[in-house]
Amino acid sequence: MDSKIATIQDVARVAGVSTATVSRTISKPDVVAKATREAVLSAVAETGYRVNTTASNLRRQRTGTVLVLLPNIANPFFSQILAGLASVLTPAEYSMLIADTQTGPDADQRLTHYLTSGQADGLVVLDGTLSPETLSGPLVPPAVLVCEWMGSTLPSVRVENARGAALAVNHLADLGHRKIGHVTGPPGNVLTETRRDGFCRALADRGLPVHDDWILEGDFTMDSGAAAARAWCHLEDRPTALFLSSDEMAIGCMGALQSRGIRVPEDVSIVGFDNIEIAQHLSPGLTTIRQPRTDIGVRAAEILMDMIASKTKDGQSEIITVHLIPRGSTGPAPE
Amino acid sequence: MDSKIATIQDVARVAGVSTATVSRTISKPDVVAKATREAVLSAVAETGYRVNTTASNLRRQRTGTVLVLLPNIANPFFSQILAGLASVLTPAEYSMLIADTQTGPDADQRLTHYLTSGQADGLVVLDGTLSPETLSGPLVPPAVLVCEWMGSTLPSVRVENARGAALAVNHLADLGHRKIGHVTGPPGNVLTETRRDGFCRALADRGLPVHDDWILEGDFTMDSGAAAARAWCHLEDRPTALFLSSDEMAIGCMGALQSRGIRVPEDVSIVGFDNIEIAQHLSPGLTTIRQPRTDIGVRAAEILMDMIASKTKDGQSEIITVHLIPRGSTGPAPE
DNA sequence: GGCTGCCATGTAAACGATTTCATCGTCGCC
DNA sequence: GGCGACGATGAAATCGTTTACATGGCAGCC
Repeated sequence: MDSKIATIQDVARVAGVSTATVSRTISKPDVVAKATREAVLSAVAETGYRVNTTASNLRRQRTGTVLVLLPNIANPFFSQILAGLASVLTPAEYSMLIADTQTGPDADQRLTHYLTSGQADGLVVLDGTLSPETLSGPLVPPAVLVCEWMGSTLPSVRVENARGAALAVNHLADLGHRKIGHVTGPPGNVLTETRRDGFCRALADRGLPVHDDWILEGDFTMDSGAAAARAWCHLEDRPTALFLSSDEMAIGCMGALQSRGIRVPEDVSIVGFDNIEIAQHLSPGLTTIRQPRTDIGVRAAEILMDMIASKTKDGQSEIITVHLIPRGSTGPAPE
Repeated sequence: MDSKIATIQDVARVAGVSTATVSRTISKPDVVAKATREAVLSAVAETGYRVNTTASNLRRQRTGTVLVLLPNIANPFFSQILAGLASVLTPAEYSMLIADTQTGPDADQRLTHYLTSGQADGLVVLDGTLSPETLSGPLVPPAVLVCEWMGSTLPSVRVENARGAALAVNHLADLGHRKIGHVTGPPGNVLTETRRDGFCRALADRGLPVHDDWILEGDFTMDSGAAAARAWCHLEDRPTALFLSSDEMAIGCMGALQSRGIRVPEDVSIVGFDNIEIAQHLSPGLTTIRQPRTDIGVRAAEILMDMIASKTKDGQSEIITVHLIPRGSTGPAPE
C-alpha cells in the first residue's frame, strides 16, 4: 500500500549503505565493490526505486530539456526531423520541448523569454527566420541551426540548398526546357534566399534567361503553391517548367493545375524540394530534391549533445548531401 | 560579467526582503504589501531573475511534463493534434515529452518504464494499440485517451468513428453505389475496429451487401493504401467505391490507381478519413470525413490539466463531431 | 612494525525554490 | 489603555539527488 515512490534514502536503508553509495552504484557502478553493488541493486529491485529526474537535474545543474524551435509543427517535413532528433535525445535522457515560433504576434518576445529562462540545456533551431542576434545572447544555451546558416557562426546542419536548386534546373534544362520559373519560400527566410540564388545562378550557367515575372513568391504552404498555379495561368508568357522551393507548394500547385485541366508534365513540368513521403504517391509522382530528414535530425542532435557534454557553444558543422529524385511530374519541354 | 543566472536569494538581497517574500510576490502577489511587492518586482527586473523551473518542480512535487504517446510522429494527422496540445500545455507551464511507441521491439517495456518512472504528471495517449492494463497501474499518472476507448474507463476524447464510417457509406450509397469496399487500419487498433463496424452496420442499414473480399487490410500508411489499390485491381468482382480508414491510405490508393490509368471518380470513388490538409489540394480533391484535429488536442489537454489540478485519475470524456467533406474523388456509380 | 597510499564508503553540504510556522507590528474595540 | 486579531514578513525545513571531502581499513614496502 505504499503508493509513495521509493527514494534513494529508502534504497540506502534497505541495502544498509549510505545514499552516496546508492547514487554511485547507479551512475558509476565500477567504483563500488562488487558485493555492495549487488546488495544495492537488489535493494533497488525490491523497492522499485527510480531516480527522480527533477532532483537529479537540479543537483547537476541541468534541465534535461532541449528546446526545439520550429515554425510549424504540423508540417510533415519538420515532424520527420523531430523523429530523428528524438531518436538521439531520448536515449540520452533529454526530452524535447517543442515551441511553435509562429503562434501569435508576441512570438519574438515569448521566444527570448524561453531562450533566456534557463529552461533548456540546448537549442535546435528549425526556423529560418530567426535573427542570429536573438540566438547569441550570453544566456542562450548551446544551439544548433538546422537547414540554414544566415552568416552566423553557430554550428549548423545544413543542406546543399543551392546545389539542390541547381540539380532541379539542370534536370529541366536537360529535358529541353528553356523557360523555367520558380516559386520561392517566404521572404527573409534563408532557405528561400539560397534556393532562389542557386536557381538563378544555375540558369545563368546554362545560358538560360532569368525572367523576373517567372519568379513567384510563396511561403512553403500548399495554399501558396495553389496560388502560384493561378498566377502562372495569368502569365502572358508561361514558363514550361516550375521549380518550387518545397514539396508542399509543389503539391498545391500541381493539384491546382490539374483541376484546371492543365496536364503535368505534358503542359508544364514540376519539381519540388524535400521529397516528403507523399511525393511518390501522387499521380504523376513528384520529381523533387531529396533531403534525408531523419538523418538531419540525428546529426543535429548528436552535435548538440557533444556541445552540451563539452560545455561549449562552438560545435562542428555538417553539410548534408541532396539528390534529385526524378519522377513523373517532369517531362520533355512541349514544342 | 555575472554570467551566472540570478537566484531568488539574489533578488531577496537586492530587495532587502526574505526569499519567502520574493516567492510569494511571484506566485501570489496579493498577499504581499504593495510597497514590498514593488520593491521585489524592481529587484527582479534589475537582476533579470527567472524562476528555476527545476527547483520549483522539485519542491512542488511535480515534473512539469506531460508524456504524449503516439505511434508515429511523422504522421501529419498526429502533428496537428500535437499543435492543439501544445497550445494549451505551454501556457500552463507544461512541456510535452513525446514518445514514439513504435520504435523497437522492446517498446512495451520501455513504455512501462516511462509510465512508472514518475517522469510525467500526465499522459496523453494517441496510440490505439496500447493495452488498458498498461495504462492503469497505480504508478501511472492521470491519462487521457485520444480517439479511442477500448472499453476502458479512462477519460477520453473520442471521435464519432462509427458515425463517420456511416457518413461515408451513406454518401456513396446516395450516389448509387451498391458495391462498396473498405480498407481498414492495422488489426487490433481501436480505430480500425470501430470504423469497420460502423462501415458494416451502415451497409446493412442500407440493405447493401457486406462482402468479405471487399474488406482489405491496411495499416494507415500511404504504402498500404497503394497496396490496397493493387489488391483491388486483382479482384474479380470489383467494388465501385472504396472507403479507406485514413486519408493517408486514400492518397496512396488514389495515386496508385491513377498511375494505372484508372480514373477517380469515374471508375471508382474514394472516401478517406481525417481531412488532412493535402486532401483538398489533390486532383481530384479527396472526399473525406473531417475530424477537427486541433480541437481534439486542445480538449484533451484541457481535460488533463483539470485532472492534474484536482489530483484525480477520473475526468470527463468528450465526443467530437465529425463531418463529411464531399470533394471530387466521389461521383455517381458507373453503369 | 610502522609508514604510505589507495580503495571503498560515509557525512554532509549543496542545488534553488516553496511553504509551514513563528514573530512582530498595528489596528480596532471595549 | 489593554487585549485580541489579523496582516505582513522572516527563519528554517524540505523536496531527492549528487559530490567534495573525510574517514577507516588494508595491502605493500622498507
